[in-house]
Amino acid sequence: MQQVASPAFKSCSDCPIRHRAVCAKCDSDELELLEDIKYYRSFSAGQTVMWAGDHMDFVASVVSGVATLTQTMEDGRTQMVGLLLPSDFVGRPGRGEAAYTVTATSDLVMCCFRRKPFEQMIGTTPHIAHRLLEMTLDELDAAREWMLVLGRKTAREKIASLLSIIARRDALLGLAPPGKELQFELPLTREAMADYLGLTLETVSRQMSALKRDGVIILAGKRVVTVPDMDRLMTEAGDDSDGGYLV
Amino acid sequence: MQQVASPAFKSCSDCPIRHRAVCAKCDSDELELLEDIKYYRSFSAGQTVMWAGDHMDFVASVVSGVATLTQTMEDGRTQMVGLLLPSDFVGRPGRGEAAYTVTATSDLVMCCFRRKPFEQMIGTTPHIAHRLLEMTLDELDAAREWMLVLGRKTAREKIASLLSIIARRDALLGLAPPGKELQFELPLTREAMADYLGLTLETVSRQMSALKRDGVIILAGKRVVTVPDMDRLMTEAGDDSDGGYLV
DNA sequence: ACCTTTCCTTGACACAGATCAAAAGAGGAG
DNA sequence: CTCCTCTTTTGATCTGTGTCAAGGAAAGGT
Repeated sequence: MQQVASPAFKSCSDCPIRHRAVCAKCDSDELELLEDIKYYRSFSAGQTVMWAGDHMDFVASVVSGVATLTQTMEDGRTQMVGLLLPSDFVGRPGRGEAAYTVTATSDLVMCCFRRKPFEQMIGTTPHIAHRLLEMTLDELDAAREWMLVLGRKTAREKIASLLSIIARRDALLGLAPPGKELQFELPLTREAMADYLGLTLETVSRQMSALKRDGVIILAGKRVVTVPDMDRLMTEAGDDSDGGYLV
Repeated sequence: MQQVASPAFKSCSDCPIRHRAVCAKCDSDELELLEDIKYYRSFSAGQTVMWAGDHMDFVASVVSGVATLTQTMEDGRTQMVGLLLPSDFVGRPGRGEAAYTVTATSDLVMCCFRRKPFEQMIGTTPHIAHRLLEMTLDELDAAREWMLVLGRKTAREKIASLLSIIARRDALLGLAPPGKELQFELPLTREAMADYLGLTLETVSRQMSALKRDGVIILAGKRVVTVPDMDRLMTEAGDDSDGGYLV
């Protein structure tokens, strides 16, 4: 559990156990070990990184860009089950087959680690296993929070929930804004938002318009969102507390 | 990763890293270590084990009975986010506060481990961390599978999905039945089913009746379900493959 | 046996969100 | 600039599930 004085963001961004923007647990020995087994892959917006069921001989970490994890039924109904933002981890040690389809929704860079040696490292480097456990537990919490959204919230609340998640996540990654006002770019199309929320894209569009009309958000173009009052947005989302950072 | 020749079910049922009925990884040394920090608690059906936000100084494993993990909004809307069957694990190392409300839906016995010493054990006993990681990843998969159910399936498909999960889980824990016919007792009230499925209890009741009328299931009383044809049930659930064991 | 409580079923009706349809913007390629 | 495509918005209508309401069935206490 040793802590590096001031971990350089650059090196930390390569580390598979990095999470939530800054990892305080990297040390150079591990980074060297990882050096041997890692490589980068780039994808352009819209490209599919892998299909559910594909053979997968690596695990990876998002360096930049946004990707989605989706599940699809035979008849085409699609549900997004995870949103991968920079620092998020994909893949499961011990599993050689992708369980979900991974798609880049913006230009994407991933840092990949060959699976077998990575699995060995987990065995030999206890705190990597520990860190992975922590990350997985966070994702589990996020998934469960999302179950409440999917199962019990109205369309308007769903949209507000998604916006507040992205806003908070962006605020964490970038700099916290000076006032209460927050601005960010939506990394998702209306269709992708619908797939995340269990809605149709028409309903997403209507509710976005409604939130805009009611002054909860301000739209510049279709993708740039300004939130004048974060508390208001969270109220719209039906969130009581400020708990539950997400995905 | 040493393997005990033939682990006795009795001792294994006390092990926190037991999962899916049989854990092949226990060895007696660890069980002795655990001996010091464990104790049992019993709850009767309907009792609340802990409320979201409660202080929690233990983690635990379900020995017998069924419990649910639920999240509630201020206005009372409730969503179940996890179903705890025997061998499932509750609690998160490193977190002193319960994130969800845990309720016993049948008489319940839990094997509890004091949190602090348990956390130390994770640090000193690598394969417990590894086992916990595996279990957490399984739960994450289950949660994501459930997101598809909540977000995209119809009421009828939701009911069929829940029934097939319970049926499969029961078949794994008990003996696999000789033929294709499967029988089990529903461990949930209609209301609990509704909370799991993001429906109302009336809709659950109507769809149960519809499935019964259509011969997909046979009801003996209100809680005992017989599935004459498991494949048929899975088709009703909209599941293509037989993949995705659950919760 | 009777009462009370809890759980479940069924019906009538309302409404949120889906579906179908059309058109307006916003880039890119030539 | 113009055409083409992709994304988004908006409108009209339909439908699955929620809501409200009443009654039945099973279990437990006295």
